[in-house]
Parts: sequence; C-alpha cells; structure tokens
Amino acid sequence: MAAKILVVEDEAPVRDMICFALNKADYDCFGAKDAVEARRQVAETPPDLILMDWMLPEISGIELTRELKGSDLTREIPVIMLTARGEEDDKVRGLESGVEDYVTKPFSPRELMARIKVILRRVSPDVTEEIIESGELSLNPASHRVEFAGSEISLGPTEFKLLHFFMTHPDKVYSRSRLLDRVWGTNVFIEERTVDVHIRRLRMALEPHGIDGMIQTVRGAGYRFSE
Amino acid sequence: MAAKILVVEDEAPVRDMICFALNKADYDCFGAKDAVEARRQVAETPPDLILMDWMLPEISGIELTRELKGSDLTREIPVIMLTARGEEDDKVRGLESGVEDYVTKPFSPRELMARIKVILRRVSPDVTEEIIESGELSLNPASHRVEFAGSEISLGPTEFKLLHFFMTHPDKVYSRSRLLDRVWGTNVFIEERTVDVHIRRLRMALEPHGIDGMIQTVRGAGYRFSE
DNA sequence: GTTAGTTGTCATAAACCTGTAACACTTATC
DNA sequence: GATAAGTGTTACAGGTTTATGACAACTAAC
Repeated sequence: MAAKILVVEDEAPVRDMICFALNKADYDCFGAKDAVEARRQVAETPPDLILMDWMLPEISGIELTRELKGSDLTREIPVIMLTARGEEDDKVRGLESGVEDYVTKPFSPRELMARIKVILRRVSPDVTEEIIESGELSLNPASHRVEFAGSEISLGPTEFKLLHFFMTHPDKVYSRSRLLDRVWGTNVFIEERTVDVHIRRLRMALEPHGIDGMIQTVRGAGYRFSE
Repeated sequence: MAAKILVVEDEAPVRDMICFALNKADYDCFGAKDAVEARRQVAETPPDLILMDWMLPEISGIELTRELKGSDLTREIPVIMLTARGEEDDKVRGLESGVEDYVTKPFSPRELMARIKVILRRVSPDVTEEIIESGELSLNPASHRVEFAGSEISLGPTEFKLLHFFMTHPDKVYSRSRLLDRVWGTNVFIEERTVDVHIRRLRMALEPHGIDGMIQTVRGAGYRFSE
C-alpha cells in the first residue's frame, strides 16, 4: 500500500542514494536511468509520483514530462523535477510543462521528503501512510487498523479500502461506478450493485458503535462519507 | 540505544543526505561541517563511529583523524574516510593514520551501510544489540535470548530474526514480500508462503506462554506485531 | 559419518471474503 | 395509492487467502 515512486536519473549513485532514502521512509522506489527505461516502468507499474532529473541523456527530463502530461493515462501522475542550481528560465518552462514542484540539486533529503509528502497528500491522499481521523473514528494505514473511541473495528480487505477511500475523500458524493474505479481499481467488470453490498457490510461493522450514519446514501447519485 | 554516528563533511546537502539515510537506518546521526565543530561534537557526545570527508576546509580529514587517534579518549572510535575517486596515495597515508575503512565518492548507500554495520559489529557489538522489550516479552540480541516473564523461549535462527524485526517494528503491517526483504535479506528467491510457515513456528514457540496473539494476521495485507 | 536441529516447499484443510441474484423496502411522481 | 425506479437486505456458491502438518535437503557439531 506504500506509495510507489519512480526516480528517473542517469547517475546511478545519486539514484541509489535517493532510492535508499525513499525506501527507508517506507516508499516503494523504482529507478530508471533514462527516458526509455522510465517509459517502460511507467507502463508496467504506474507510480504515484515521479522524481525526474532535468538532465537526461537522449531525451531530457522536460521532454519526457511533457510526453507523460500528454497522455490521459499518465497525466495525473505528479512530477517533481530535480534541477541544478539557478535555472530560473528553465523553471518557468518546467512549470508550463505541468511539473508539480522543483527541487534544486544539491538538495536536502528532508526537503525532498517534505515536498513528496505534501504532493502525495494533495494528489493521492489514499496512498500516504498517515493516520486519518474523522471525529472519534481513526484509520491507521500502516498498522491496518480502524478504531472508534479506542475500540477496534474489524473490517475485511474491501471494506477497509472502501472506508480508507471515503475518509480521505470526505463530504463528497461518489457514484457506484466511480467507487469501483477508485476502490476496486480500473478495468474491473463488476456489477454496480455489488457496491451496495459492500456499503452494507461497512455499515454493519460501524453500526455497533452507532456511526453507520457516517456512510450516507445520496439517492440517484451514490454514497458519501461525512461525520 | 542506537549507535551514534558523526558525519564530518563540509557540504551541507551531502551531509544531510547521509544523515537522513543513517537516521532512517536507525542510527543516531550528528553532523559537523569542519574540524572545529567535529572536535566539539566528539567531546560532547562521543560517537560510536565517524564518517569523515577527506577534503575539509582549514584542517583536513586526515589531520583530524590523526589527532583523534592520538588521544586516548578518542583512539578507539572507528573512522570511515570518504574520498574522491582514485586517490590511492592518499589511501596509503590514510591507513597509516589509523583509518578503519574507505568509501570513495560517489558511493552507494548500500555499500556505506554495509561497511558501517561490519565495523560497528567488530568494534562495539553492544551498541547494535540492545535488549528490546514489549510487555513482559524481552529479546536480547547480544545473548540471542528471548524471555517471557523470566522463562526462556527457545527459537530457531530465522524465528529469532523474525521476532527481532517485529519487535523493532511494532504495530505495523508487513507484507510477506516486505518481510522477506527485511528479515531474510534482499534478492532472495524464496516462496512467499514460506513466511507463513515461519510465522507458524514463531507462534508455536510463543503459544505456551499465551502470547502467540502478539503475531497477528492481517488478511490481504500481511502480518503485524503488537502487544 | 552420524545426529540433532533447521529450512524451504508442498499438499491439504480451514477460515474467510466476494460477487451475484432474489426479494423487500423506500422514495418520488403522478 | 399506484407505479416505477432506486436502495437495503439476505443467503449462498465459488473463490481466495491463510493455517497446518509432513517431508526431504541441508548444516554444523560431534
């Protein structure tokens, strides 16, 4: 469940260093030494975020980024660009190409981690390992635990993912098909009504604590989570 | 108590990066940007190991090392020297000055970690091996002994390592593949199901004491240790 | 070489989860 | 209140994941 991060950087030691730090910080880190390798990695296992070196052999980081931002499949993946110091012009060009953030080399790992965290929280809050709380209900992705007012609530895998998604996207209605996409994953051919059943199961797990009302039905639209 | 490591390196980003990686690897890392600061740090909180950059402003790394090796108080502290590539002459001079090991920049963090581990194990095996306790369960890495409420629990090597890992990373779910990585070591080609078997063996060893529940199954996610 | 202990794998059993269909219920609209 | 559309609820068969016991290969010590 850890966020997958792809590091595109031609210098192996730098790449290793970053990957090592990322791994230690509980991210899943993959490396690519050039655009070709990066493309393959992205196609194979789409990362949640990409760290892209500015200077790459053959195809530059910015070109690759533009390419990724041009495809529907990869447009949503946030990119953090690693640049040498003082390239303001390039910075502007980079922002135009849809880059989410910049880090100038040499950079402090603390800074890098902070930026990664911020972006992941913004773009895909469901892959961060932070404890999510909503009133007295808390969900801990790291320990895979759900608690209400101190007492544990046991959920099956799907119900856990469903609640996780809801808690990271509160107060918003999601249609059944959208929920299937976001919770079950894309390209699944499952009956929409199946969502109802899992909603039911989730509510049953919450009910003993009197908080099944947090999962609300919006007739004609879908379901919503809210305190 | 984690091993304390002092990083003497004038470039802040490099220092930060190393420190970050070390911290993540459960070492206590301090930084110093030059010999003066390093001296102060060593006097204040003697580290268990020093990573020393070759090139330092004012007083070079090698001079500082010689100085440290000259004093009874600091002679025993192992020093790993960080050098630029291809300085064989210097290497000889370094060895004369009592340096324990060399790492040439740019270096792979994995290599650095490995060398640190080896040296710490040789020089001060006790700092890497602190007794870990969780409730009435205690694990002593030094004596390779596990006890619950005073009575000894006998474990095989793998079960010991597994429990050791769990106790140092409590309340977090680890997938089978992550456990293989962290407990067995990377690049092992072992069936994921084998983890189940070792979990089983560990539980069997804990069961007579009624604490097999500390190893918990999280369906679809992996295993978790918790009191 | 023998022995006791350990390890990884497999086959099988057990526990659990999942998607679906069928039916009951609710709501909105006329 | 009748109708139709949208949800809630339940049961269940099939599937997946995990637990367990047995086994042969291996290791280190004697």
